[in-house]
Amino acid sequence: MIRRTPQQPRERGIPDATVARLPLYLRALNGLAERAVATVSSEDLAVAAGVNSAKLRKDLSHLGSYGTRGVGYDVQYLIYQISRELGLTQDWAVAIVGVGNLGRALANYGGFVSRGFRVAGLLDADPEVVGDHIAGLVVEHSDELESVIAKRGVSIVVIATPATAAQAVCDRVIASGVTSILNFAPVVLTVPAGVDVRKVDLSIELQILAFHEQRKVNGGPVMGEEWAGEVS
Amino acid sequence: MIRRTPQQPRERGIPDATVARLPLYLRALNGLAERAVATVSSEDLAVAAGVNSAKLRKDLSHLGSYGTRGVGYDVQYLIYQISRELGLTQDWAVAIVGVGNLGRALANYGGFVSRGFRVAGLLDADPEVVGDHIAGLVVEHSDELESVIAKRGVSIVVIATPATAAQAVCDRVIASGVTSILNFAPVVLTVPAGVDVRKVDLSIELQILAFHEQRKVNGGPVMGEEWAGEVS
DNA sequence: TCGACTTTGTGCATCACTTCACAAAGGCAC
DNA sequence: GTGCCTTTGTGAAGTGATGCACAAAGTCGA
Repeated sequence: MIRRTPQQPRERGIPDATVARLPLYLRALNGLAERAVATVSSEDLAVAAGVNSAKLRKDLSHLGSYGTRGVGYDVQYLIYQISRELGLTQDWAVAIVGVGNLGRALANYGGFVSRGFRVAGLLDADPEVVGDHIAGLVVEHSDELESVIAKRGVSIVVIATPATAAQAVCDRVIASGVTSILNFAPVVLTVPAGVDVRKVDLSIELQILAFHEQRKVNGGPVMGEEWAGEVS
Repeated sequence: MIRRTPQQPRERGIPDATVARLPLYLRALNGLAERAVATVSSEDLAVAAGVNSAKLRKDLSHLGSYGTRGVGYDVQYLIYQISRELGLTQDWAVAIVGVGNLGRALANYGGFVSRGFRVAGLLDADPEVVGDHIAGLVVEHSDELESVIAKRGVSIVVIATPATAAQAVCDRVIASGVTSILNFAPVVLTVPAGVDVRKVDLSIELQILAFHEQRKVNGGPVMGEEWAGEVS
């Protein structure tokens, strides 16, 4: 989580909520571009991205005035502008630590390697896995973590290790100067200020779904059951 | 996204933001329980879950008054209450559609099957994959989707298919009565009201990280480059 | 050139969530 | 009991996001 002092109005203020939606717009735009659509209105793009058109216009207005009134947005131009804003016009070297089922899936995930990102290293602590060829790379031993980061200019690390190893890996990559981490391990990582951690947690998503599903089925938590545990 | 009419104050109002954090608290509490901690203060639990203690207290207050002033919260009791609220005291049958790299990873993911969830079906359209044994289940053909959902009481479906197949799968599971979907495919699913879709998108998370990383490296988007594309 | 039409960009009201700060509530020692 | 200490639960203020509604700005046909 990035913390800003509330006084200074953010170096070039794009709200977090907007940033989180830009990739969505970008994907919708790429879909339009594939179908050779030249321009798109905020209304149409909003539908494609699954948001409200007023919100979309406000979001885009944070980047600048890239639309033409009465016409809409030029698809290619907007793709370029959003890509640039998101930093996808440059190449980011990504290392994936933990080559279990999930790590493998990530390494092979097409959209992952798409624009802007390049898997530059796969690391695992298990000697059994080290040496495997996955997605065109050879899995290296976790001991090499620091040197891989340094030598290949890795700036984003994906942690796909078991929960128990995650914090240690996290500490090491931060010590190596990495400040952007995507964490798949089900733990809350402790990091110094200035380091960005984003978390993807499959079981949390399922639990949120279960909550809503329960509401739909019987209007709320199961009642009538009494607490059977001991209370100190 | 669940929509409520703003008039009625929500059947039993727990804010979405709170629901999204309950699984986090639950995990932190389970960690404490493993270490045989009997009671915990909001401050300590907040640190373990990585949130502000005032927020944690307000979140928990939405469930009821389960704390004891001057003491804190009974760990076991709170685990029970949160589990019940999230609907984890009952068993949810989950089907995973799409058994590629990601689907396999999900099927094997331990925390996935943990409390409350049971993988009751694995389906894929590829005859090459059908019949494979994964995580103790046999992969079935997608044609069986409706019958698997009906026969095994599946109430939550995980879509891990390619983007192109996702909407069709989505339509079919909804037609079968499923109203909770966890979508890993990089598309915006169109669903009727009353259906809950949660989305996990790996490339979006990476793009958000890239945005912040770019800010850190050079204080903003790359400047000086001029737009080289044609503008209609 | 003009007028009708379309669509953007944004001021403003509203809503939701967060955080502060403190009174109320309970435990515990004596 | 009584009084002190700790910690909860919550009113109230603050912050940020959302969505409406419309003026401004542009296109296009005649």
